[in-house]
Amino acid sequence: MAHDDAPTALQLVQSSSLPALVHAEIEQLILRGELAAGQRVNESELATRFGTSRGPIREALRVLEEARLVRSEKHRGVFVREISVAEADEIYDVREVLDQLIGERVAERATPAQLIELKAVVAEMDAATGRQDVKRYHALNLKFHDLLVDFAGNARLTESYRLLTKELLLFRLRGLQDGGGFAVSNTEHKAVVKAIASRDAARAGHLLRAHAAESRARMHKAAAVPPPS
Amino acid sequence: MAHDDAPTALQLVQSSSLPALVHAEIEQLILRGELAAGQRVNESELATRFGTSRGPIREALRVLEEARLVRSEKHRGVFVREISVAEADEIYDVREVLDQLIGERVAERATPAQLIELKAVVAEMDAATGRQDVKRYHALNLKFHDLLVDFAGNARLTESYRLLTKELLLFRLRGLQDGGGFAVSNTEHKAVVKAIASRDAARAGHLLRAHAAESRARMHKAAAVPPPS
DNA sequence: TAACTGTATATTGTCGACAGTTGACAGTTG
DNA sequence: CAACTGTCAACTGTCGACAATATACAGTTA
Repeated sequence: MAHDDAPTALQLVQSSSLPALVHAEIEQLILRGELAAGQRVNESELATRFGTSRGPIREALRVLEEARLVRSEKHRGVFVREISVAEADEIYDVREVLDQLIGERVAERATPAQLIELKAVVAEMDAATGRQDVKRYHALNLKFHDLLVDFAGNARLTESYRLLTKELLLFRLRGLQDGGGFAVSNTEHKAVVKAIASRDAARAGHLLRAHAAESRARMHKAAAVPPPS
Repeated sequence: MAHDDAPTALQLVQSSSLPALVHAEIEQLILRGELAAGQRVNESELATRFGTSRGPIREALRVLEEARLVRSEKHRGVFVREISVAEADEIYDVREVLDQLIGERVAERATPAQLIELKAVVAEMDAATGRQDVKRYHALNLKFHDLLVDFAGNARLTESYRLLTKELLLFRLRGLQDGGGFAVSNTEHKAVVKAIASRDAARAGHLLRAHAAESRARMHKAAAVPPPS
């Protein structure tokens, strides 16, 4: 991977606070669907599960709340957020413009090595498509977009983008992903990579934005709810 | 104001948790500069100040950390974040595309009443300019952009935008705001409002994005650091 | 005198306990 | 029998206390 270059044990001990570790752990539970959307999260249970007291758990939950992965009701507990089609639409509105920006920037700044990496992921996705390996395809798809935003070279953009995509994962977990084709998605990826390779920033931005729009359309198709005017 | 319509006492009691209130309070302290950028925040001190224990304070600080208003070092404390010109630049990259989206959406959706409200704020800014009332001008400027994003009618966009602008306030607090003209800024506002009134979404988006770019340029001028390539 | 080492203090990290609230269930009453 | 009320268990909200760590400072040594 391009980012998270192996942290030394020293850095790990210095940085890793209980709340931070717990936060990462719970986030994984949510994003992998082990904590179902809408489900209530029990503080004490998590505390015993991770072998800590409730303090660090609560701090982690507040962070997840700010990241919009959970919502909190006073005296009732925190719940894994559910996200409606309307909310997903709002997120896509923002994501589309960010994707356009990402496409432009990557086309301007990507190194040859990074281009090779992108092509490799796309090739792997083709392979996964051939094997009808949906799970693998999804993982690669996440990686592809993760690499792209990383290669855009703007840490703040990366942060904002990941926040949105994580929130969108809450929607995917409702089970209704892929309104049909996911082979067609990869042809879009290829077009994006091609535009990047030719350093056509405007085109890369346009294509990546269109790709996000298509992704949104697929969501609507799966949800059987037409997009708003 | 268009949003935060007077909450009833009931809603207030139900929603207000100690951590949430403390979070809002500390955020104000930071945004108003009473907690200077770079300064260390003392948990116990805040706890006695607000009459609580350290638990709720810590939860609030974790939220502020996720919102990037403070950073935390293990066993050393949390510090009000300082933000470099380079970081501000990254934020502006994102803010510009969001502003464009905001301009487009508002031009499409703004009601006549909302338009009147926008014009009123711009007029007030003119008055403040005449009185050389910089403080008032800044307050109105914040309100203007706050109204715009609100009128765009996308809650998630509002959330993302406010996060970015709050973070940018950390920069303003370094004292180097306004690289010269702030009267010129209001002429830009007027052009935006005019485009919105004529329902020219493309133009409104373009102008608002350009306005953000000008704001960034003013920042560079104040910081005496030229923008990156 | 300069560098180093050990100690003291302040502050953070974490825990266990208690108070307050919610939701469910049993009991009661018309 | 239905609706209401009181009780109880589970859980969250908050607190105070203790352990672990970092920093400042004094004392020591070359």
